[in-house]
Amino acid sequence: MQSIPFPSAEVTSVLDDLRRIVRVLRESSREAEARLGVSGAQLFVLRALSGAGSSSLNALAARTHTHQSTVSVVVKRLVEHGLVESTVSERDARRIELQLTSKGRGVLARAPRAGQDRLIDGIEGLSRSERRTLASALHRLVETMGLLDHEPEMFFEEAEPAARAKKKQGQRRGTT
Amino acid sequence: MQSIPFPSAEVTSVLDDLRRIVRVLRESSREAEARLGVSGAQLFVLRALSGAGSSSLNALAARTHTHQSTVSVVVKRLVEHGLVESTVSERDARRIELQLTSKGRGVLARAPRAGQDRLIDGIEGLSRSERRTLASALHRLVETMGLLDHEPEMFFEEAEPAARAKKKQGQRRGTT
DNA sequence: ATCGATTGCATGGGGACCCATGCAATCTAG
DNA sequence: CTAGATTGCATGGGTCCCCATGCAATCGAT
Repeated sequence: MQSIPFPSAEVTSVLDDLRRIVRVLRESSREAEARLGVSGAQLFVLRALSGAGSSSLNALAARTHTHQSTVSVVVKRLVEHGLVESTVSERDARRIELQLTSKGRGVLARAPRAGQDRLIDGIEGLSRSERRTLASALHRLVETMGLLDHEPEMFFEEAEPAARAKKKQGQRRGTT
Repeated sequence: MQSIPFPSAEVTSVLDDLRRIVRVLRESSREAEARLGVSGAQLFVLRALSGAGSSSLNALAARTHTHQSTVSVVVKRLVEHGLVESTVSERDARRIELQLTSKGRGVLARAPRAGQDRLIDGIEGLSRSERRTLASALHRLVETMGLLDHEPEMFFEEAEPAARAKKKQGQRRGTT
């Protein structure tokens, strides 16, 4: 009948579920935007920033697992809206130091989690064992897909300039 | 320390893993595009079309779980590239009938699965039990999130015009 | 037959993402 | 000290996705 080697039912199921989830994330992003004036991505960045005192753009990109250029744009908006303050670093003029403004902190407070809300609630709505199962199963998948080398990040607060300059040249992002 | 009610470790883990997966999907989309000239989304639509003889735009949108306007654009590109043929329906002039061209069929054949490749491979790379675990855990999540009412779709081939017009008015997409 | 709903698509607007580049500031050799 | 390699960001280009609209065709009811 169909010319395509059909993936197993589970595969399709997983794919579909992922699709739905992504979709919801998008939806709640809009919702957040309507409610607070900031999109999900912006909130996400804001959040990442809140735990870091001040960080550079690249650091932020790493923490959020998104591309530098993307974060750049998001941050630009946040700055325009006065939620984040960006100052050129003293010790390195090409680097910027990002920091939440009180206004930004306020927004974050008013929207503790917004964005991934439903997802988070959903996850937390599972029984503890289900949750663990999901987490590990998903992680196994990510592992199988070889995505772990993309590192967990968010460990080195990286406050210091270059200094340590660990010259791992394999650090490139795209596999290209 | 942190002003934010921190989600449990598992939650963050799941969120992070999802992020990575989505990212890979995006990546392979680009890859597909570079290799075949068609993006992941386009391939996805092509695929959906391949199992349906011919379908209208809305039907396609439903099958792919994406918005009509999105599909409209994607299809436009496919048509421009000669992979899909669009003809105005005889019985209803505002509806269009989409159909794969032989060229489109060819592309599909040369890229049986491309796009979700890595993800699919990843899922299939899991042991049978792991896979089942993942599928059900994820599904439980989706269920908990109340996303199931968004229906599985892709069951009614819906070849006939309006005719059956099942008037389920709860069918709206956005929750707005 | 006619006027007001309803469809079915197309478009414009906006956000998120990524890649490739451009550019300035730094670092590193010589 | 100076030229070349390397950062750190910003921009432009392109795709995807959604929403709100606009417009034409169809349906419905009077």
